[in-house]
Amino acid sequence: MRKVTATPALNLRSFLPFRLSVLSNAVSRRIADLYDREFGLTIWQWRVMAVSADSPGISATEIGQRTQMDKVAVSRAVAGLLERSLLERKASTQDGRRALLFLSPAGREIYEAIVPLALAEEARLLDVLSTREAADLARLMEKLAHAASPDQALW
Amino acid sequence: MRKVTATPALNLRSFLPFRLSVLSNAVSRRIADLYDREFGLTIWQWRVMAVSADSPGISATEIGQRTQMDKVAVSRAVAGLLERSLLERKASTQDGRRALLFLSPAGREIYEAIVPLALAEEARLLDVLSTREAADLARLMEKLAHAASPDQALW
DNA sequence: CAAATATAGTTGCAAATGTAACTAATTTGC
DNA sequence: GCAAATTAGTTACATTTGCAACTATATTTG
Repeated sequence: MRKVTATPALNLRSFLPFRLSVLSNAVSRRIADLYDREFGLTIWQWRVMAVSADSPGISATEIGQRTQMDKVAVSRAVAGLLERSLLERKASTQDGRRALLFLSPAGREIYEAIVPLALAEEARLLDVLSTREAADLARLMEKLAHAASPDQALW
Repeated sequence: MRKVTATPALNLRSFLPFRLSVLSNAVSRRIADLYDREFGLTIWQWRVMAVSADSPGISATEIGQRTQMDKVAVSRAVAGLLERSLLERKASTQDGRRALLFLSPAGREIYEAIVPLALAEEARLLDVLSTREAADLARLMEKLAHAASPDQALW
C-alpha cells in the first residue's frame, strides 16, 4: 500500500490573516487619503490628535499605549504636529521627563472638521451591515483581538 | 437661546478603521514572525510562494492581482526567492514580456513545511469562535470588503 | 545620599516601501 | 506593416519605518 502524504490546502483567498490584512489596507487607504488630501495629516498624526482631543494633557507614552503606536512613531507624529502648531506641549511639573500634550486651538479646529468626515466614512462602510451585524462584527473582532494578543488589550 | 454646536464624539477605540488596523497588525505580526524566524521569508515572499504553489506558471502581474501587492513588491519578493532558488522562472513562449513562475523543489519543500504551521496559527485564532461565528465573520468581512472597494474584488 | 537602574522621549542609521521613470516586448490603429 | 500606444517587469530615487543608541530625568537600593 502506497503512503499518501497529502499537503493540506492553503488557499490564500480564504486565509484569515491575509483577508484581514487586505481588508484593513483597503479601509485604511480610503481614510488615509481623506486625512492627507484634506488636511495634510498622516494616519499617525490623526491618531495622536484623536487621543489628545479625548484626553488633554496625555503624554507621548500613554498615546503609544492607546493607539498601538511605538514611541518613535508617536514622537515623529507629535513633532510634525508641533511643527504645524496643531499641538502644544508643556513639561510636567511632577516629572520632568514627561511632556503633556494638548491640541492647540488650530488643532482643535482641524480635529472638529475631521471628526464628521471620519464618522461618515465609517458609516459608509457600516451601512452595508445591519445594526445586528455591526454589533456581531465588533464582538467577533474583540474575540480575535484577545486570541491574537492574549496578554494585552488591543484597544 | 444659545446655539450649542456639539462636536460629535469619535472614540478611537471603537472606530472601525482603527480596530481593523490594530487587529490586522496583531495577527500579521504573529505570522510574519513565524515565516521569518523559521524560514527567513517576508510576508510578501510567502504570499508569492502560496499563489505559485496554487497556480504553477503564474506571472508576476497575476500574482499582484491575487495578493493585492503592487508590481514592485512582487518583483522584489520574486527576486529574493529566485536568489535563494526557491522559485524558478521561464519566459513565456507566447509573450516574451511575461515570466512564468514555479516553485522549485526546494521551494515546494519549504512551502509544505509552512502550510501546516500557518493553518495551525489560523486555527488557533479561529478556535475562539464557533463554526457559526467564523462563517459570520467571513460573511461580514466580505460585505465590508465590497463596501471599502466596490469596483474590485479584494480576494 | 551616591551609584545603579529604569523610564520618557529623541536622534541616527539601516532596511523597507512607494512613486516614477525606464527597458523590452506586444498590441492597436491607420 | 509601421508608428503609437499598452503592458510586463525592473531600476533608481525619495520617503517612511523600525531598531538601537543616546540624553535627560526619576526611582530604587544598599
